[in-house]
Amino acid sequence: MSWRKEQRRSERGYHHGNLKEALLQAALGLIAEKGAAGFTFADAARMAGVSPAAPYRHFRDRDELLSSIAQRGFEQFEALLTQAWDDGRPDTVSAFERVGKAYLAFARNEPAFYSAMFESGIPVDLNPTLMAASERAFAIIRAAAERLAAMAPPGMPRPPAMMMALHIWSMAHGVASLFGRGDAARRKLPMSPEDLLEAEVLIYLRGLGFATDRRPEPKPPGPPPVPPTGGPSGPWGTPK
Amino acid sequence: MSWRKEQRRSERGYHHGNLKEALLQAALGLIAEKGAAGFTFADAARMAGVSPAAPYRHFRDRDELLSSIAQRGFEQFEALLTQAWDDGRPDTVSAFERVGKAYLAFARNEPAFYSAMFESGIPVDLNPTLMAASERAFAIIRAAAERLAAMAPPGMPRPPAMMMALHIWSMAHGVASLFGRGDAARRKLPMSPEDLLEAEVLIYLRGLGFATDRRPEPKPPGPPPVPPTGGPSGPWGTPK
DNA sequence: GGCTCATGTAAAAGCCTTTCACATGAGCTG
DNA sequence: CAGCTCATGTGAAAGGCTTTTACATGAGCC
Repeated sequence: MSWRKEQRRSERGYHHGNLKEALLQAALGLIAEKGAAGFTFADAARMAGVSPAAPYRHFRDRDELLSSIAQRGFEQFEALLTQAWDDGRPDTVSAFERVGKAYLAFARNEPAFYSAMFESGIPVDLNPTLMAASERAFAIIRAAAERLAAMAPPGMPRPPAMMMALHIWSMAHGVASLFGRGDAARRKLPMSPEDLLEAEVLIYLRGLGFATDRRPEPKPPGPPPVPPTGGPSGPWGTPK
Repeated sequence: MSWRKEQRRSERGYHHGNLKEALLQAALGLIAEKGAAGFTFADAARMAGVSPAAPYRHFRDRDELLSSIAQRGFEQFEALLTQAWDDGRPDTVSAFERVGKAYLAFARNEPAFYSAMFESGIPVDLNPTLMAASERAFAIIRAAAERLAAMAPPGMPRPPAMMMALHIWSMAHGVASLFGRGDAARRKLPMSPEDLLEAEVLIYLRGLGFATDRRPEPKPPGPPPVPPTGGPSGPWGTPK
C-alpha cells in the first residue's frame, strides 16, 4: 500500500502526513452514516485526529470538501457506467439495461457519493470542474443513447439521441431517488427498484419502436417493423 | 381575513398571537432562498420577531418544523395533482399529461415545499402522518394510472396499474429533480423540462400500446391495434 | 546546519441549538 | 371584575460548529 508512512507513525507527530485524504475518507463515512446535511467539518477533523482548524489547510471550507467528494463521486460514477456500458456488448439493449442497473447500484452502494453529488445542495453548475465531471458521466449515457438511436427501426421517425439520453437519465435518477436507497424515503414496492427500472426502460424503448425481446441483434436493423408480437414476452411478464 | 388580530397589534406585546403560522411562513421563505440545508431555526425566529427560544413552544426542534412543512407540501401537492387530473377530463391521456406538468410546476413554483418533501433528508417513512400525506399524493397518480390501464388496448397484456404509476412518478420526479428548478443543478437542455417529460410519458405510453395522438377517446377502446401510423405526429415532432 | 514554507495548533469571535427558570397576559370561573 | 392558571414568550447559559489569526513544528532543500 502507498500509505505505509501514515500507518507506521501511528502515534503521529505534529504533521499528519496524509490529512487531505484522511479527511475525505472520514467525510465519506460520516455522510454515509448521517447524511450530507448532518455531516460536520469538525467531526471529520476529530475522526482524523487533528484540531478543528487543520482541515482549513486543505479545503477552503465545508462546502469545498463536499464538492471534492462530489467530484470524486462523478469520476467513480463515470467509471462504473463506462464499465457497465462496455461499449454496447454483447448487444445494445442489454448493455443499456446494465447501465441502468449500474446507476441504481451506485446509488445504493455509494450513498455518500450519491448524496454529495445530487442531494447536498452544492450548485454543480457553478463549479466548472464539477460540472465537467458530471457531464463526462452523463456522456456515457448519451453515447449509449446514440448507439441505440442509430439502430432505430427504419419505418419510424428517428428519435434524437440527446432526448433519449435525458429520458433514460431521468428514469434512472427518479427511481434511484425515490426508491433506491436502503433507508430513507423508502416506500413499499411491488418489485425491486432494478426490476422497476428495467421494465420502465423496456417499455420506453418499445414506445420508440424497438423490439425489446432480447434476441441476437439484427445486424442491419431487421424488418420486424414495430412493437411486439403481443406474445408473452412483455417487460413485466405474462398477464394473468 | 382571519388574522386581523395579528395585523392590528402591529407593535405586538408579549405574545405573538400567531407564531406557529408565522414561523412556518418564515421558514418557507428561508428555505426557498437558501435551501433546506441552509435554513436555520434562529433565522425564522428572528424573522417572526421573537426570541430564539420561542419556536420551541411550537415545534420540538428544527426537524419537526421541517416535517410540518413537508406535511403541508404533500397536502398542497395532492390538491394540485387532484386538480390537474380532474378525474381524467377531457380525456385520460391529456389529463395524465396535465398531471405531469403539474408535478413540474410544483417543483418549480414551490421549491421550498419540494425541498422539504424530497431533499431535506427527513425520513418520511418514520413519520406516519407524513407518510400518509405522501401516499395520498401518490394515490392521485395511481388512480390516474388505474384509469389508463383500464383502457389499455385489448390485444396486449394489460400493464399493472401500480407499476405504471411508479414509472410515471419516477419520470416526473427524475425530470423535476435533475432539470426542474430555476437555479441549482441546472444543465443546458435542448428543450423545456415540460416538453421533455411530456415526450417521455408519451413514448412510454406508446410502449404500452396506447395510441397517443390525442384524438377523441374511443369509448370502448377501439380497434387501432398498436402504435402510430408512422406519421408526423410522434411525441417529439417530425424528423428532419 | 540553517532556512523556509507547508501543515498543525490554540485561542477566540460569532452563530446556532437547546434547555431552564421565570415573566406575561389571555381566557375561564365565579 | 377579581383571581387563577396555563399557554406562550423571554433571558441567560451550556455546548457545538465554523472560521480566522497568530504562532509552532518539522520536512525538504541548499
